[in-house]
Amino acid sequence: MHTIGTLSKRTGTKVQTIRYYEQIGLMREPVRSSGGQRRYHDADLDRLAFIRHSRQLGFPLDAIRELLDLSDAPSRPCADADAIARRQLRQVELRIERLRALRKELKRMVDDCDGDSVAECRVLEVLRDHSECLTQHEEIGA
Amino acid sequence: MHTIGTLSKRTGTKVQTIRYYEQIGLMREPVRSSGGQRRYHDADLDRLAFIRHSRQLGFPLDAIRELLDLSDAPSRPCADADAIARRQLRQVELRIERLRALRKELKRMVDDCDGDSVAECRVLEVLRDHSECLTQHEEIGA
DNA sequence: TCTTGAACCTCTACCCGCTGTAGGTCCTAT
DNA sequence: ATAGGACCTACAGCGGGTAGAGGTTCAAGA
Repeated sequence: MHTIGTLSKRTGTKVQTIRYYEQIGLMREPVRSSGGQRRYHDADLDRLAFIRHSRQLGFPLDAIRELLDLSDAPSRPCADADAIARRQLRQVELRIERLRALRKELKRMVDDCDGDSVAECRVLEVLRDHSECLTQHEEIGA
Repeated sequence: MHTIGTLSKRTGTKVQTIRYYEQIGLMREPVRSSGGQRRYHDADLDRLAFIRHSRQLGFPLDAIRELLDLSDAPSRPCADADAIARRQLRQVELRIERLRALRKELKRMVDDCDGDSVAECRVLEVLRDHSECLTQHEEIGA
């Protein structure tokens, strides 16, 4: 049996976050000590590790919930889990593309501004006038 | 004089968002019609366009506030604005790097899972066991 | 056995950057 | 005069937590 602090240390998750996961039903309610403190099984530790690792890979909590369900009921999980992972991969690729366009724009802005012309700031100019941009960055970055 | 709806259409910003910007002090309080509706000058339109464009480039609102201040008082803005833009560029580059590591991990996971072994799902396995990862992705993605 | 003090508890509010809803008012074209 | 779209305020909620107040429990040392 582990305390919440042990889970926290072992998975690098803040104590509040673990309680938050319980609150939103991602972690099961653990048994309690006579004094009302949470006591966890090894299985809970594993579950939390799974959650944290998935978060580190950028999965949203909803997707993690699905993955956990699949993991719990291993009737036919592979195809479904695979689909979730592929979806996540597409998301990540999309974000990379968007960020690359942003980087290009920012780089151009900063590079152009390199001179010591104080009166006319290229950075502010570009921000003021969208038409100076190469790309159409319709969707907000990230 | 423009209505809030005009600003909304012209800058692609939702009406509520414009009011929100006013609330947090990013947009100035406009004059009102006799019936209490907001009426904007061209300068406000420009300011909003500046804000939106900066957001599209991923600047957080705090940074935009600074940029607007610099833009308003053009005594010595260039170096400061440049610094803000460079900071943003670094942030974007950092995020790209992190996402690339994520992508690699996800790709490996998904590719490995390609077989039709239903019982043993590679995706779930990797999520369960962090030690199967190549990289240490300490900080949460995005 | 008692005492400390670290770790635990609940509850509430806050972060960013909006978005949505409810319930009401204004403005303008017909 | 009226219809109905655009506007108003106020508040709640999203994701994914984080911080703090104010109180209790637990375990190790004296």
